[in-house]
Amino acid sequence: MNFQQLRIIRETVRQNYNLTDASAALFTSQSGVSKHIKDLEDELGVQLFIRKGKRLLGLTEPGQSLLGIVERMLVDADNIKRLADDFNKVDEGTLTIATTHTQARYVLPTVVSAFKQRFPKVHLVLQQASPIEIAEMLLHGEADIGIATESLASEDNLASVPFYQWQHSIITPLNHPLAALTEVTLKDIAAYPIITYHGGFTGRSKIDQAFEDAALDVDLVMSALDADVIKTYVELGIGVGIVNE
DNA sequence: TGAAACGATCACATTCCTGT
DNA sequence: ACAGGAATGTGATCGTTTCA
Repeated sequence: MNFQQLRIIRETVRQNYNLTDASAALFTSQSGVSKHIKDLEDELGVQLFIRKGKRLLGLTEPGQSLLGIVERMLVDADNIKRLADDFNKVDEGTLTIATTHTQARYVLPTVVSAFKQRFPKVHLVLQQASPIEIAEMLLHGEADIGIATESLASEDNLASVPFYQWQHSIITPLNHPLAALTEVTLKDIAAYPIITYHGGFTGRSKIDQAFEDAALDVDLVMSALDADVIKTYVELGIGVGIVNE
């Protein structure tokens, strides 16, 4: 068993079980890829791939179990390389942060600015993605840090720490009936069409949960990724906006 | 049904490691 | 430094599958 075999297993799955594509992605030959898979299967004594004739259709049960371990081993191998780099070049290198549009636009600018002042030689890469994609990028070692409001904490193979908390606010035109109230309840809000974030983004699940807990049906007329976009449509009178402060 | 795509296998070449 | 062997990779080719 060697790392090349493990890389081939991972790449074959990523390339939808096409060995030709997997070999191209790894800059090696199709015959070599085929041989490595067979060698590993022979060594382990189990079939890792479901075959129909000469086609690979998917992973067998042991193959699926193995894939999780392979992913972790390859990420750890990359981490070992980075660890060495970190010690060799304390304040150099690249830091890749996977984050959502909202975090990148409203939260990270001050953090990034402070970071660049402290570590001017570090090249920062901001990768915008959905929370689910961020989790995938972290698991595949494509990002060093992920920042998002959803999904990450529920992923078993990722360690998450609270960064900050924010509150949800409603936004309405000045002449809207809700604007005249001194206290606004969920029931008051649910009486109007709602505009808020896309599912899976920016605390949307918390918003849904709050209305669900209150047994209130919501007329969600629009969703968007960006608070500015939500504000624009609130100004047009499309609905009441729920955004982060 | 035939062409194209694909995986498996074989023979051979190259690289690397080990013992002398 | 050198020889021998193991490991690894490649190209050619064949058989199978897919699809128009």
